[in-house]
Amino acid sequence: MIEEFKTSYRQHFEETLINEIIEVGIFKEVNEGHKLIDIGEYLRGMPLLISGAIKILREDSDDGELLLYYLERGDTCSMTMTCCMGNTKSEIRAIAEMDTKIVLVPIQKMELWIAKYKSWRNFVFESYHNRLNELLHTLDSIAFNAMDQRLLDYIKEKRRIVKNDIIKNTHQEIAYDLNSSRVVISRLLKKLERLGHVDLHRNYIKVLNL
Amino acid sequence: MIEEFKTSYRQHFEETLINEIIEVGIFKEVNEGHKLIDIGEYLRGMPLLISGAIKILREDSDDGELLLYYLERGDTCSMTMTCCMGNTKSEIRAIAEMDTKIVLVPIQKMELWIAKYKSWRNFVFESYHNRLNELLHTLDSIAFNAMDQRLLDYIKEKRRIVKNDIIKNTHQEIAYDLNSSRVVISRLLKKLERLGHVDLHRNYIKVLNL
DNA sequence: AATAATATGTAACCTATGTTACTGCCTAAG
DNA sequence: CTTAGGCAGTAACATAGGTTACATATTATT
Repeated sequence: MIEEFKTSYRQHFEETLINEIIEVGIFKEVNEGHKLIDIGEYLRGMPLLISGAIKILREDSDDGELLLYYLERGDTCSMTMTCCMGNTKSEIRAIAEMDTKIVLVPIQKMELWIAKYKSWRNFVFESYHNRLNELLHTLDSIAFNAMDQRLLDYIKEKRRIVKNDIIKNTHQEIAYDLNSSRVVISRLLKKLERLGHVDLHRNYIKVLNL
Repeated sequence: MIEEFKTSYRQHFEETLINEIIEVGIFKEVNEGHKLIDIGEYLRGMPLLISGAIKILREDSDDGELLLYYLERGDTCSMTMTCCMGNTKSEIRAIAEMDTKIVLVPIQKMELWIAKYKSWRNFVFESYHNRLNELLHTLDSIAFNAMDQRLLDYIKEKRRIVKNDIIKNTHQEIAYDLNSSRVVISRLLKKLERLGHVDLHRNYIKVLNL
């Protein structure tokens, strides 16, 4: 796993920082569906993704839930950073979308390295930049697009993440991610099928052309 | 204006940093309605707010527009920072909500100060933290609340910003900020009036109790 | 094999929100 | 004063999306 980390982050960090991370970081492998953090919890450390993907969700006070974005190899969670530094509770939920390898960096090191390593500083800022933009695009999607377009975007993004034209999701699961209802998603998926964009099956969807 | 800046940022920055900012910063006063930056433009510098308020808007490819949040005294625009450092175009539009005083910090200094001043570093991170959370709450509002609740929140927030129970807006303007239509806003405002929450007038709304 | 649990398809209906159209009113410009 | 343009009120209607209900198909459990 350490070797995998090295190849993933070689382009981001200098040798000495890589070694420091290996020294103090906690390497971890989590299975698909594992909840890494929930809303209201405090954080143990800052996760750097080595492989796999993590989905970041936002939850309503009542029942609603909404997929914000995915984290992938080379990403880290800006929310985590802000939470760590302010020592506040998590505003989001993080769930492994597939089997995923991460390394957890202790909170204290974060700040220290920002002063010490230019590459770390850039990494942290770039990460903020990416997350902010992803959040903006999620917001765009909700504010300006109708559900059919959002569903299309969801399918495209999911395909990109799993790197496969087979999307293993029930309609209910998709409905949760889009904060909609099962019936609505079924309806729209059927429309997409009639248009020749997907093939629908029990428990999975085959993407044809979008 | 320099004195006003000093008092506003004394709690954030150490003396030497304050002096550096005064030395290299460009002090500016902009009038209500002035557009500081538009989508697709490149940035001249990083603005620190001394007084007043700036509203940050997101725009659709077609016609839609959406208020994201306000910047106030002591705030800065994280979007600006990320844009500056990545040298990318602005993703948002910024318009002075009232007469507003700012100081523009040159881009090059930003990175330099991050290594040099701990207080600047904290300020930048705190700013990211705040903006990310504000964006999250805006997203919540759109994803989970109906228009009547969003309108209420809008009125509350606006009252907080202008520090006055008189809100000088036409229904059309509110509709733009909420990415809705004038008729819908008129309808909902009328409902709020019937419930005794506001008094409606031409060109302004008086807030009673919310 | 029989039964239970889960996933999907579909119809019928409701409501919030958007759209169009028209009204009267206020106010600024002439 | 007169008039034109901007603002607000309201009705009538269209539609997307949420809800309820039920049928059917697939898979898991006994």
